[in-house]
Amino acid sequence: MTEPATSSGALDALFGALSDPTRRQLIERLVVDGPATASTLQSTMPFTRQAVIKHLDVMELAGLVVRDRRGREVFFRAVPERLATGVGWLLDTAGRWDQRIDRLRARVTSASSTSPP
Amino acid sequence: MTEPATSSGALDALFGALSDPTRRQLIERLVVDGPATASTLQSTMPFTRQAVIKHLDVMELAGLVVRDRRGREVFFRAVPERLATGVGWLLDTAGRWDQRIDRLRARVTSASSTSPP
DNA sequence: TCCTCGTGCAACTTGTTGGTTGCACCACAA
DNA sequence: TTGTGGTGCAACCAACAAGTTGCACGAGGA
Repeated sequence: MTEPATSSGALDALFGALSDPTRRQLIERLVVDGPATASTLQSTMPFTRQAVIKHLDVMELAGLVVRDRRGREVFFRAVPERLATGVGWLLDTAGRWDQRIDRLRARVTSASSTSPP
Repeated sequence: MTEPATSSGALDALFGALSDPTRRQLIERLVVDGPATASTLQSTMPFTRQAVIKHLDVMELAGLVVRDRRGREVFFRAVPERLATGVGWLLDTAGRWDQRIDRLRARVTSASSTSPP
């Protein structure tokens, strides 16, 4: 249920979705102001509704957003938990850097060899 | 010095760089094994040296990697501090979600209105 | 009922990305 | 001096991304 979903494809989709400023703007808006329809979102940005929907599609694929039909309207809701997936990878990678530093430090204190970081 | 560099363009470059599995593999490799040349990196993956260099270029633009000339060879070194830029945005955005939850909670406890998250 | 508003689908254009090949250049060792 | 291994640069290609327009459909309100 609370699986990290840190598969390669999931990370591709997540980081890819976050790499566009319009999409980051959209998700910030959804996080701050709550669910909204594509038409509503479109009215506040310089693009067509279709363009906005395409961005929302990308974010839905990445799991950052969820569709919620209410009558004839479709509300998009942010899923901020998904952001944790990205934090996970970033911290993990940075963590390996720390490990490497530790390994180097151990080697330096024990003996000596020429291989600076 | 320790500026977050969280401008829109920087985030575009950062998340864009991380959205490709080959690039994530490259940076993990650089973080774990230390600096390496493009030729060395290429020998362990199914692409041309030129393709690897293009990926490294993208990461250099994003600030994730740095060139280091040593003789006639060019070593690429990971800059894991840059990953913090991404963590920053992610946590900030997730944080606003918490603020929104708090605001909703406050509104619910004080009065009552129909606007579910 | 009719009409309107929001949605859904498809085709098309333009620019970017990920990858290739080919060749020139330069530093260093024999 | 000559040869060799690593870089740098440019042209090219296929696939994808971002955005557009146009139109059809379906649910609700007057």
